[in-house]
Amino acid sequence: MSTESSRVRSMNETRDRILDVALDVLGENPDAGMGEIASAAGVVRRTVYDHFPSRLDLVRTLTERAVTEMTAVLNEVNASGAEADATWVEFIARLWPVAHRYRVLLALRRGEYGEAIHGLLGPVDELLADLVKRGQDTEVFAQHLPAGLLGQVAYGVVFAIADSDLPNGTFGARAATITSLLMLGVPETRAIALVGDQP
Amino acid sequence: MSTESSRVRSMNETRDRILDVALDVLGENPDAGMGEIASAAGVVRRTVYDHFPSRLDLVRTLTERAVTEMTAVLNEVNASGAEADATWVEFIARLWPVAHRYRVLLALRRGEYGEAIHGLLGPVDELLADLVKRGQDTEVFAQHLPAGLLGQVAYGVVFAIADSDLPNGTFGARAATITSLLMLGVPETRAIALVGDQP
DNA sequence: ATCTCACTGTACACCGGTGTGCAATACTGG
DNA sequence: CCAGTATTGCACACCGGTGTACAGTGAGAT
Repeated sequence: MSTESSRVRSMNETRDRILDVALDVLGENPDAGMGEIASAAGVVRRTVYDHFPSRLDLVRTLTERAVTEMTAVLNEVNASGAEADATWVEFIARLWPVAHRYRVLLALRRGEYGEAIHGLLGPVDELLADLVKRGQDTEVFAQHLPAGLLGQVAYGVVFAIADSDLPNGTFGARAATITSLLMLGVPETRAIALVGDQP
Repeated sequence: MSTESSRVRSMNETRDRILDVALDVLGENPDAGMGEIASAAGVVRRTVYDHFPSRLDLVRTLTERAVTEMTAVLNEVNASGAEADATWVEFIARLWPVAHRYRVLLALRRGEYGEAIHGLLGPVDELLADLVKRGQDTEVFAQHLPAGLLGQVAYGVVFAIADSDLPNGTFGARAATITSLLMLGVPETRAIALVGDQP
């Protein structure tokens, strides 16, 4: 199956490079134009349009990537059968690099492509709500908010912290994990114990 | 000093109406243009420019309004001398309507006017950080994050919940208060007790 | 050696929003 | 009634970003 001629390979390489670079550039400035993305990818603007007929196609592809990676993580951690709070910790730990890479989606969710992105993010929201629901049913998560909204806000916070440029390293991940646990209703001692295990 | 002729009064009225309407329209769609704002205010686009020479002026004025109202609230609740967590509850209760009105600033903070808004919001951030710091020093708030960042994230959550259109009524305010208390490290029982007093 | 095709370079049309100019109009105070 | 002025209803220029057209170039495929 690996019968890819060097031509199509290099074509896929530029395509991937454009995607990667687009994530960086848009991460810096969500309003960056196709021109900026193109030059950052070492390519001319016209070429970007050869791979992605419209700006929306680019964003959509990026979002699909994110959804794929996130659902993968969510499914894996959900399969472990651990308690909901421990699962959450594992989830954030593994989600963190992804969330940081795709932090731009948080900003892009508003305005223009918001609807498209929101639609694609549906599956993630569902899996997330399921996890929170499970936590609420087993009394490890608070019930002051409906599961769906609580999940949204909690991982919204994770993204927000991933976005806010604080002294990075594992610090941000730790902060995001503890904060989200707290707002999920996990007692502080328990939260610290949970993240203490795997810093 | 109340020597304002009916002419300048009606002029101020349109000016204020434009501001009020702009808050609504931008609240619905942060990318709304001057045209939309104008027609929503029952006025022609050109007139808006007579009152606000540029779009930035409009946004700036809006932000200044918000800052004024917010610092007023913050100063008042801070003067009560109550515990930091009780103060926070009072703060959110009184901030809630304001936060909901000015929710658009959350979105506007990114992109284009972000810098200007951020600058104007400085005083609010300081007062907020002071309050959180006080809570941390008196051991009622958690210390897993520096006061400044913790305050940002906490009231970011309040704005986020104010933004998310959930079955409104006092429900949203209650949810926002409890959630922010939780993430500030206040135990769930205490949090519920605090908001139980003044629902 | 020639062909193919990804990529280049430059030009263009289009769009929506911003901000300005100016004559015409309506409304208010003297 | 007249003067002043807030508002109107166009006009326009400008800008930046999007998406397209098309001829040209260079490197890998045959």
